[in-house]
Amino acid sequence: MTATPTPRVTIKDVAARAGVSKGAVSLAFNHKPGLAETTRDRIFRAARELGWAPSLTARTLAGSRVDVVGLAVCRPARALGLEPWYMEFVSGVESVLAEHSSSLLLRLVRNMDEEVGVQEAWWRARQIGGSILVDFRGDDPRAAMTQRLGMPAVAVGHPSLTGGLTSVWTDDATAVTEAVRYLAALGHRRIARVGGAADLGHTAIRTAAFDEAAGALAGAWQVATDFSGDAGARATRSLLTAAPADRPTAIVYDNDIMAVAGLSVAAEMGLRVPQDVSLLAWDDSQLCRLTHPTLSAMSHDVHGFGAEVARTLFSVISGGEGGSHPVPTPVLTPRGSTAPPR
Amino acid sequence: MTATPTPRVTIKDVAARAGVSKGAVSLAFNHKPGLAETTRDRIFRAARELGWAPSLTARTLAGSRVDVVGLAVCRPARALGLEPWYMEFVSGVESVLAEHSSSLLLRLVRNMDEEVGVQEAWWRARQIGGSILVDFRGDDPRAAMTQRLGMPAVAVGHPSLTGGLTSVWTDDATAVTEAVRYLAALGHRRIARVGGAADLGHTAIRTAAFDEAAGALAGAWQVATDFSGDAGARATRSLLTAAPADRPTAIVYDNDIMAVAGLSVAAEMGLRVPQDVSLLAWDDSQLCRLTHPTLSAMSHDVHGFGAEVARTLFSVISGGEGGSHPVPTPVLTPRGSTAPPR
DNA sequence: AGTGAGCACTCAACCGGTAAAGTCCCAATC
DNA sequence: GATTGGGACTTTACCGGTTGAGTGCTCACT
Repeated sequence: MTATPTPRVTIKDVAARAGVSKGAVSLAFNHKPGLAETTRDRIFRAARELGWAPSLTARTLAGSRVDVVGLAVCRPARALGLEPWYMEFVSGVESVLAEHSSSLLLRLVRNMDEEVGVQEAWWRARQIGGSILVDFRGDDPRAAMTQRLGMPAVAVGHPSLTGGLTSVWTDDATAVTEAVRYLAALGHRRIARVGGAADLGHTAIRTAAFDEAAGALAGAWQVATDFSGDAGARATRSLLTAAPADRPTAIVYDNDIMAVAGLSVAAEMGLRVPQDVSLLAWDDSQLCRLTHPTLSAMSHDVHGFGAEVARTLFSVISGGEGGSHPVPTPVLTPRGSTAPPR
Repeated sequence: MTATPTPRVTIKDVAARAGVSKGAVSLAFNHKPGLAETTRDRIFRAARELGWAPSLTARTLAGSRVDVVGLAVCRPARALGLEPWYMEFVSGVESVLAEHSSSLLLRLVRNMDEEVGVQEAWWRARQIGGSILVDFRGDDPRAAMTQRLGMPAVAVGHPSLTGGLTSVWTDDATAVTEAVRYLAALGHRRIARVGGAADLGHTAIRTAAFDEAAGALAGAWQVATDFSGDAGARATRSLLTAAPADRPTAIVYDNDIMAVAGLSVAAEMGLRVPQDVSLLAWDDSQLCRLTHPTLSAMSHDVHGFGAEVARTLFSVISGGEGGSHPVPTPVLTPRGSTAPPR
């Protein structure tokens, strides 16, 4: 199994075999007019026999059109692996990319500087035709970068965060409000929220919405985490160690994995869910149906969200409108982890 | 935000600005000898001022060296999102790719035919310099494909599955044996295994190893699933509905998520873990520490595994040895979900 | 002074395609 | 019979780099 000396087939070989010029082959493979049906067939047959497909590299160089889309993800790897959101999002993105026979260039980065560096390098090196930007934070440098480079991009996040970029977003504020209202309607008066990373824009939005919605209650707590299960467990533990009269009777989590962790902390502390404390997860991946009790959750279609992002990116790449694309607000899906307080 | 008319900077602009030929710029950027220090500096300064980086596309076309690595994953998206293994694996792969300033081209496919198609298209279109092949099954077409195309590739899986391809693998058979021995040593005599997808090669290896190791016990069960939590839950439920004397006292799972699902099924059925039934997870992602009780697991370094795969691929791409690369066997990490049977 | 060796570059061909302009041939039109 | 008009290709000029074969020039050596 040494290095392969396979002489790669090129357009020239196909042209020779079909007895035409390479221009003709190019016409055939781009479905352009100006070729007789019989010639076209001959060309395709030759290509098939030689196992040739046009080199995307050469095609890109000539046509200056790149059909690869970039995605740099900036979260600690250990949190990522457990965050069902990402894979579902990616699978949604890919379902649309596949239709355009594009591919996803993925990179896990450690911080914003690295992400900006990666995006810029990708674009400069003409590796990507556009990029998907996720996890916006306050004072995010990526809108400026995108503008400066003239790179097509779609931002995942509320327009107020994404500095004028074309964006696709879910209405987190409304969803948080709905979550709080639901718990309040069940009779809860002391509600806590275990939020995500504080520097993330959508966390800030949810935090503000929670403040607003829970302001009138007898008790409201918010804790910031890094989205990891560990952090969710710690936060839950500290919320539930207070005296029964001083602790929350319901906790809202910013993702599923923290809710799962919270559930086991409750068990560990001898508290019954939902009798002693109600838990509400966020995203509603399959995980929520695998626990005992099952987890009530704010539920949305992450796969569809990814698909919408990809569609929007293609439209931006081809010079389309851009603008702001809200997708449906997460809806409450009650299951076994929420009930009226005792 | 219309289409960007930004005239892209090319090597010619840099050459002009530095007052040299484009050949000189190329020499400088490839750190080749034959340039005065001062000229080199001038070139780099000019490039920096113009914000230029060599086009990977053009470079690839000229040099016929591609620094993108392909990975097509063939699992249902809903199972994938919950499978921490993949993201951790990818993050390990990327840690090595980053050192070589390569990137990962990712694609989720629905079946083997599609994967073969994607890999072949990638290679033919010169989009990738090599590929990582995962989830081998019996009679896998990918070894033949790789050979036929002359594409550098590294297979993740036991050499017996990967048809002569360079492979990186964990010794699942030994690990399964160790798991069974451990449970037997605790006193368990009726042990079940909730396995992964039956058509996957490594599932078959584990199944055979379990048969061998558990053959002498009073009771041994094996169930195949699709790795999803749902399937894990169903399998557990059916194992545990038998009369107490006829049901397993310990269950080994093929991944973490099914073990989590099993845990909640036990709870739902009123069985205590580990007193009534011991559970043993596989992979040992963070998830195992987030449950109550925590899950004992067969533990291994998936990140490091991914890194080793990437290193091996680079070596194959540059004409290196290939061969078979075992990585350390998973080790048993006892936690709260295993104990002697009552 | 003549020669050869090195160094520091430049030049031009090439990688594998695309796309605009050009060529050739035949049928229809005046 | 000359003109026009297409259809069906071919030619040629890029795209943005790399690379090997030149080209001056300076300097050491005989």
